Amino acid sequence: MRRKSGDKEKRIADAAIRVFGRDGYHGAKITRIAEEAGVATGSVYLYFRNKQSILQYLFAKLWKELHVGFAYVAQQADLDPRTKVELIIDGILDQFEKNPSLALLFVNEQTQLLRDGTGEFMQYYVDFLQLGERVVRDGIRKGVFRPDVDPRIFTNLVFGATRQLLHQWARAPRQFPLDTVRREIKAVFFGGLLIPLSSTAPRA
Amino acid sequence: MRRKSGDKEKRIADAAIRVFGRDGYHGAKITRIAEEAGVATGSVYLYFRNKQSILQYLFAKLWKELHVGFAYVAQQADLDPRTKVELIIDGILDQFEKNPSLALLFVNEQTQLLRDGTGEFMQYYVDFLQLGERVVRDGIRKGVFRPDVDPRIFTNLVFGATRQLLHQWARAPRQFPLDTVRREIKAVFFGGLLIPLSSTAPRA
DNA sequence: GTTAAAAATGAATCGCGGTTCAAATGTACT
DNA sequence: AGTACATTTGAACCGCGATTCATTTTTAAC
Repeated sequence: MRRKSGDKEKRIADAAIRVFGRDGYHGAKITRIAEEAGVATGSVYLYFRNKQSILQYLFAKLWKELHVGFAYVAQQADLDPRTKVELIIDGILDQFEKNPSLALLFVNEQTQLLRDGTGEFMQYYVDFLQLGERVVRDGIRKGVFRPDVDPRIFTNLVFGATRQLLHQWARAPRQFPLDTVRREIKAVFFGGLLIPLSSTAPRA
Repeated sequence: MRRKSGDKEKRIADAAIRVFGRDGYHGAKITRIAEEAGVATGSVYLYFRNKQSILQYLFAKLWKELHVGFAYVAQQADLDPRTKVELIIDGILDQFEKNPSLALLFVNEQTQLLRDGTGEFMQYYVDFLQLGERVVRDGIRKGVFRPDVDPRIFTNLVFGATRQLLHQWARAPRQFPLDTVRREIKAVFFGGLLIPLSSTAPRA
């Protein structure tokens, strides 16, 4: 007999992140992924059913990790809503901080999977959005957030804004330091753009 | 001799918007576009060099129109910065209000063109972002906007958030009425999520 | 009514790349 | 030091769909 070398699956997955991220799902060639993984073309099919399933696997893994973090934050009863929102934003950014390719994949190829609405990751994705809604709704109930904000729309606003900046950052990390991005997202979403009319200056 | 029937180019372009929007750039088949345009397959190539150039044409047209509106708004000396930002947001939403397919195209396939960084639309795109920055910077100088907001990041935040909601709206117009979206975007970006600590309740 | 040239057609072509599979290779056990 | 069987290989296969082009249709000029 003979045992699978063990790290091949991971090597293929990592290479796929880079190639999908660089060339896009359709531009990515299986042969290239195999090459970057240091593996024969056919070997890819020992670990994944087909091209599509590689992408599905990567997204399922990614969203599962994000989801775990969110669920943990959301259920903490002693955290105030504002901190929860901050931690969720941090959670997303932390996930990509060390891996620009993953960020590009995340931002660019999600539609690829969203289109047919299938796949394991879908469940985590909708769950995440609902979780965000609940946190906002909770904040409103506790009188910390504005009552005229629509929780579902707000969640999408934050998510969309974060995606866009993640994209810019991944394309040119120098021009968009993640720490600045992090700070600005929070500042804007919490405090808004306008200087309040009648109050002492609030902090960012 | 014989003259081109004249409306074929437009019929093809319109069909392309629908098919690209529905099936995505790579899922879209030329034969299908021709069919929906009521034209033979080969005719598509009388009006466009190839598939890619159809997408380029559509984006160039779209961004040109957006850009014209923005440039007009931005140069108005008598408008206050806040109104300018509002008008820019309105400009984007107006463009898609009557055409969900165009919105899907806009949101999903931009990366397709961004990837090789070429194409006529690129020029209008970067110009638009710079224009947004200038408006924000102007607002800060006039003391209307918070000075600690980074204009470039803010522009991307608004743009990303708008894209995401446009996407949700186009997928399910019922669940996300554009008027609500419009109002919420402005409310959040101007006023933020938090209830100000020491002030009379500000308006949305 | 005839002609000439452009416009339109759509079946055939052709290359690309995802997928397969017969052959080669490595490993454990005897 | 050989056998059995799982893993690995990569060249060949095959379908799909963008693009082409020989043929047909339309129109304008005479």
